[in-house]
Amino acid sequence: MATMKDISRIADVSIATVSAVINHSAFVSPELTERVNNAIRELNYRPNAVARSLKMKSTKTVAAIVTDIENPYYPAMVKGMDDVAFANGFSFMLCNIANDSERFRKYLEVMVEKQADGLVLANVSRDEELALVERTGLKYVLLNRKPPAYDKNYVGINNTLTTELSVKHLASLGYRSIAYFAGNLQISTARERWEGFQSGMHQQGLKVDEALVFHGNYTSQSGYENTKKMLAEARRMPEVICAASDLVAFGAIKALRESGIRVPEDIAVMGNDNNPFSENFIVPLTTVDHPKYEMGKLAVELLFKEIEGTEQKLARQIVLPPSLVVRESCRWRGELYGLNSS
Amino acid sequence: MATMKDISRIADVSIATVSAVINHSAFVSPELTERVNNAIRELNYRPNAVARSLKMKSTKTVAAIVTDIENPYYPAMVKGMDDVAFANGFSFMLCNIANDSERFRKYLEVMVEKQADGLVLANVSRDEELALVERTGLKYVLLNRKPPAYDKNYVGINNTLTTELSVKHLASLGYRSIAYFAGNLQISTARERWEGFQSGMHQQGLKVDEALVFHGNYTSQSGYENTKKMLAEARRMPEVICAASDLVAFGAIKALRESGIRVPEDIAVMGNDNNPFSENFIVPLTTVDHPKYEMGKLAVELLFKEIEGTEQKLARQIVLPPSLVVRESCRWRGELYGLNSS
DNA sequence: ATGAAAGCGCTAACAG
DNA sequence: CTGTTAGCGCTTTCAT
Repeated sequence: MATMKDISRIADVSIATVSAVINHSAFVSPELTERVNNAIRELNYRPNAVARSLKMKSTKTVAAIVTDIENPYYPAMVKGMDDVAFANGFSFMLCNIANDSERFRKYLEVMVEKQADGLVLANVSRDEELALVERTGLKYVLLNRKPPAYDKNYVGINNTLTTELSVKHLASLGYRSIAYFAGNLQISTARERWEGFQSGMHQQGLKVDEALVFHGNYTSQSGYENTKKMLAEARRMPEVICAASDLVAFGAIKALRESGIRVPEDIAVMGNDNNPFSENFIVPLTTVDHPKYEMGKLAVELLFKEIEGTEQKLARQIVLPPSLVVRESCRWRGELYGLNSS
Repeated sequence: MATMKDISRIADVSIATVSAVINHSAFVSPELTERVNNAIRELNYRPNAVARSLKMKSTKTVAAIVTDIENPYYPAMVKGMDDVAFANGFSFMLCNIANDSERFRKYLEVMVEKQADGLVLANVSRDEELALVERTGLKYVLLNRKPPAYDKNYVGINNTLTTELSVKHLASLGYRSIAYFAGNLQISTARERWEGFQSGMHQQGLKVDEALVFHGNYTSQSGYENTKKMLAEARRMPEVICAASDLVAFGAIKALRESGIRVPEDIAVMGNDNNPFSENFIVPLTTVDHPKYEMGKLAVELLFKEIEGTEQKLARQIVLPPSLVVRESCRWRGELYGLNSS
């Protein structure tokens, strides 16, 4: 690889002049500029960003830490992040921790060694995780998840509202007996959705039936298994299952259908997050949309403000609103009013 | 950030000694080792990988260039790549070109400036693209797509076989009138699948009906539109649509159902690639599985061999086999034998 | 066994 | 306007 020294030799100018024409950092006479550019072309020269980074103390690189890129929730977010990183001349490192906390620590370490300019973390729900992040000394913003009392840079959606919205919609369709399939409550979004479900029920004057709440995680397998469990153990069946995520809803619908139970005729199902396939699922899923691409985009934009440090030192939290998406897995059942209500 | 110099000062040893204990690159007496390690702990020191990279001429970083991370074909591949990169102590940069050829050029440029140790390219189908890659001088391996006569490092699957397998399966179910919805023939995989369809038809003694082949791309929109077109224009309807990708099949099924045509009863549909949602699509899709995770994994493994240069200079091509996945979108129709055949 | 010093490729004073 | 030079933080001879 050619270096600036090579260029300066070929163009017969000083190395500082080469730097100046490349970075437009100082005025250089047309003649010299020309000679330098010719040499650059001749040698197919490209500046070495590693050397520049060392000097500048900035790598023009941001990293995203994500739990599982195979989860359909993330690709849109990642795209949003990469798009704005690219638009700002930054490179984008992807760290897929695959639900391995050891790997998370390791990635943090690598990112400080590699001198990433900033981090977007889509996996921190607990204070211990946050402490690890703080310890790196890197700039960062939290995406989607966050520890309970966290009040610094964050972008996410109003998860509490997602389930409140869901319950409200279900109530408006005439459903009264609503089961809830929760996510892993270690995860902040799962906690918030669960709280939203409860407050939503309360707002609608409905009672949450403990026998109809099932704990699990965001996977379709969890939805599947909890449905099987419900079918086997519950004394009374709900009119509708409100799932913590679309994947959970998928699993639930699958299990229901295997048992010959029709959706939504016998039991309806409501999702949460509007995964790209919900629209075309076996039964198109009524759910709540999360602006995933936007979230990723805003997270990196916020990170850049943080990096530039130009922004007021006040930390910013951006909480986007969810929106209801009505499809076919839940249907008007006004005609059954009063039938199943105690 | 603390540097080696700081450590050497605190530990009262030379900077070379610090380097030696950190890299275990030379014997250092227990006493000094101890002092150095204490200083490291005390200052929470982490080596600066940028400086090291400059000296070592290796960044321990690989990059993947991908057309569209939102396409469900890629997340599994990306995961495979990241997993082996991580396992080998490399960082992983993701470059999502979003079908923008200008962005592709730009990413290549950035990667040479950033001194990536290697590239995995999941988007090159044409010689002109390959030429751009070659010009970077970086080590690379092609993934999934490749230019016609390319014979160097590559990992992909036997695309021709995917459609031959499909046709064979369809023929065995009694289908004789088969429509083909092709991908963008600029893309190598689309070309190969299309060739496989033709040879498959030939092998089964079937004739490809030009009026029933539609050109498009790998998106569900393409499948949707071509189906509408077929429904509007084709003189005779096929018994089954063989789609170039699962997304295309999704679009086709959607259009068919909108027109009140039942799948598979009236017209069957066959996919290609086994996208994660095919199993639970409105009608579970019969398709051909591609080992995506494995492909990504092998690509980076091959890249590492290339980087180490230890491998024989013979370029290696790894072509994985596809496998049939029978679900519900195509069904035995022996009873109709001879009915629609000319 | 340990340290001094050169240099990776670049930027940015500072001189002239 | 252009060139000289001193580092950025690290690795690695080469002495001692």
